[in-house]
Amino acid sequence: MSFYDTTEQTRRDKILHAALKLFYAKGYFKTSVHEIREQADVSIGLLYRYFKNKEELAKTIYSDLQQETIDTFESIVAEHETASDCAKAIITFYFELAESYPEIIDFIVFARHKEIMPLGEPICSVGPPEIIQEMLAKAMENGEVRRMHPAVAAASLFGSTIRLIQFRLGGLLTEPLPTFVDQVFETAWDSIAVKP
Amino acid sequence: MSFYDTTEQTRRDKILHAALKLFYAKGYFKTSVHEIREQADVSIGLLYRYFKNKEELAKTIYSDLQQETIDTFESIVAEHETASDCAKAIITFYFELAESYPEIIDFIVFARHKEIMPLGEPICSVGPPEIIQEMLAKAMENGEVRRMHPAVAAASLFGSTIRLIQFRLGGLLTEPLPTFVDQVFETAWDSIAVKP
DNA sequence: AAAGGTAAAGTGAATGTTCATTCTGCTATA
DNA sequence: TATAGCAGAATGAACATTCACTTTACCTTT
Repeated sequence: MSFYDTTEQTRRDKILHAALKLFYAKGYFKTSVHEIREQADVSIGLLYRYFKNKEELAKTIYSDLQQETIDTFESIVAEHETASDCAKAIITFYFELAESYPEIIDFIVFARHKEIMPLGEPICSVGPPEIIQEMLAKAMENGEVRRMHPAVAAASLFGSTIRLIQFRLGGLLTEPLPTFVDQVFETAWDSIAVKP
Repeated sequence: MSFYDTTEQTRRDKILHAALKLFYAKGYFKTSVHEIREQADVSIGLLYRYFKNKEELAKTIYSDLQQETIDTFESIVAEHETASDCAKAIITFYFELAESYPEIIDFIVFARHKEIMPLGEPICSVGPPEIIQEMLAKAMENGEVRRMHPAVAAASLFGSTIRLIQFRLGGLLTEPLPTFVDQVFETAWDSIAVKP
């Protein structure tokens, strides 16, 4: 199943989509399992057949989304020669996703996972930030990016993107995000690129 | 009362400090009023004399912190001539606060206020982001900063700072933040400054 | 300065509600 | 008619909140 695609197939998928929507609208803790049940048009019994409990439902959403994001990033990295092309593709991806599926971005980037899944062994040890930092480390090797702490480079390159999404989701920005792709990209890239 | 100062005076302050600590450690929803009561060494009855309910307790913390942040920003803006000086002072302030009082930064910047206080008329209509955007708009007028959407400028200038704090609080960065003040400032400032 | 009075500060057992979760039994299909 | 899949009333634990009561602090009067 893919979260980027709302054509629901199985009842299990319906539950996952309904849960994610409600988590976005009201927050994980304010969403009751019965609301999820209702929105997914499914009985509680069935819901509990598919998912051990509410937390496992959230975990499933999280790990599915995490995996989809990792796949996306990896294919972006694979399909672009330069770090600068990667960066632009990632910003574009983020902005488009934020407009089409704010609930996904919100859950991946802004949700408080440790609060929701307290005993969580990290579902997957290498997350999107690590992929990005690795890509940037390579770009430093080959002289495309200035040498600096990889975390600082990652924050400089995508911090503004993420902050702008936060503004947008919070209603502090009314224009659609894709309007700003070029501007944000150039500004951010400039800040870490090796000067000519 | 000031949150930047832990010498607790009144019992009311003790409650607020205890609550903020617990909210940071476990999250708002996972913190029970009885835990706050215990940590503050106060009876439940007294807690409910001071605060109508758990939500109002959170609201009080939020608006107090919001006000302290606004005051800080306004005095920074007042005390510095150029936008660049302001920016550096704000980054320094953020980084130092994040090291000394992570719970404060976390609650101001990363907490999901709408989840916690759903029916919230905005406690105060002009928040820190607006102050920053206003400062940047002026800096665009006088030619210190390139002309662009104020939200984009704000995101470009402080997005990396905030993202780096997020890394640090999340354990993805082990070095203390103040180490990076200069580097982050120069990188961020460069990205929005008018080129010479 | 002692007694009396009263408002504020404080207590914690008891209450009631909200939910996650369970589990018995129903229904449709083979 | 057997059984896998499903429904939803019932359960019970966790928790926020209340309330009837006690103690303290501080006046006021004699």
